[in-house]
Amino acid sequence: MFALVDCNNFYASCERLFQPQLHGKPIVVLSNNDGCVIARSNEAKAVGIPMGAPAFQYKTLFKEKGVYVFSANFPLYGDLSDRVMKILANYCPEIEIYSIDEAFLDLKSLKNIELKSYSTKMRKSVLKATEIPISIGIAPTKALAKVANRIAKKFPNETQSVYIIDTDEKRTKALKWLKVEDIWGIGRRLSLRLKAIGVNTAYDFCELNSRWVQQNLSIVGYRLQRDLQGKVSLQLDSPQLKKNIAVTRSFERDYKSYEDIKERIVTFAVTCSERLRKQKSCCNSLSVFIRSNRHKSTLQYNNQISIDLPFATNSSIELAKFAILALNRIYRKGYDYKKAGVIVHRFCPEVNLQQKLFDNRDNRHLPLMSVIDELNKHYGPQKIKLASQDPKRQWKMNQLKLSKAYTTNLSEIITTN
DNA sequence: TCTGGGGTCCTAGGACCC
DNA sequence: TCTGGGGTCCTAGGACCC
Repeated sequence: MFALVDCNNFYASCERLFQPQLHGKPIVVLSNNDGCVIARSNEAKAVGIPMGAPAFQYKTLFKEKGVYVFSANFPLYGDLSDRVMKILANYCPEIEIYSIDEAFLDLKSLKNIELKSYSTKMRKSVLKATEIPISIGIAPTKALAKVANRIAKKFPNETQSVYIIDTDEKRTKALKWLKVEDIWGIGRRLSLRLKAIGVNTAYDFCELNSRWVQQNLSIVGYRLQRDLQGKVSLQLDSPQLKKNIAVTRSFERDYKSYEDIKERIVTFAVTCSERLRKQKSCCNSLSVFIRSNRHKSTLQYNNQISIDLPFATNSSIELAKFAILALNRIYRKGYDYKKAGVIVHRFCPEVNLQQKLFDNRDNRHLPLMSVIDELNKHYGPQKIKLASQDPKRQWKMNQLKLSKAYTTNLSEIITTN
């Protein structure tokens, strides 16, 4: 059996943790620059705030309904996620951390346990240690565990937030209940195509001819169908090194000048190289994109360029240099730029880099970079910068409602009187 | 005024090899 | 009239996830 554990309204629950007076109150968490709603408590869902709602359009509703608004505080969420995952791993060592708030457990190594009481115990442990409420779905396959989890979440009173699909009757009932667009792995496009041929529920999807599914939805759809039929086709994934790293941001205002954009691009490239070094990879190519403000009626310009690097590297200095070269080839004067990003691809391990016959610049900065990484780890992110990340230039994300980094910054730790 | 930021996998088709 | 038979690698684009 597999379990899917999912934290309820995770970011909202994290914010509530240090402000217990907000229990039962509507809470929303906003994206970077306080742009859109990216998480809602149940109470916020109930007053009709949709996912992705632009904050400025909902200001009056927030006020009317007494909604508590928070800027995204990712250090806090990341730390609480780690704590939740550690507790889960204590209960079941075979764990796949699927996202910041979800994990699959492969229960096959647990012998002689009663699933319902074991899960309930696990749920109570997490709640006691972190105050994060979780829902647990258990079934013979991953896709069915997803379905079971959805039921646990939808009917917390009837299920006590733990639901197990362990008979064929339960499976059939669940699949007939689940709408096709709510199947894990069936998105907007596919659900439209499926509905057009009369497939409205997960049950209908399972009944489709499997050859048709493979021909039309590829091997991905075929595996999914089998998994939903109760035949294990999706296994627990082990953690892998990243294959791409992207650092992209919307700006807090429109940027016009080349210098401003260049500074941001350099900073994005530096962050990419830090993440590369963290997983001990070098990259062989890099892309840069810039976009004008698509919400304005002004003249639009979007462009992107990929360049191959002459040697694999994870040096901040080299990657910043190449990112600027790439930017220079696509930057055009006269537009209002709103968003940009740097993406690195084609990784290889940091050790045993391919030597070049004539050009031995490969990773000569590595010792320097490890010193910088150490210093930044100790004194705070980006304390040591490149000169091209102009230290006088002050850009700041709009984060008017940021809560404290209660669990990761000693100077922001909670105090009592 | 103000509209997020990351990822993965698969396939078709082109370019190339012997 | 007749025109070989295999392969691999890479990339763009499409689909999905949180």
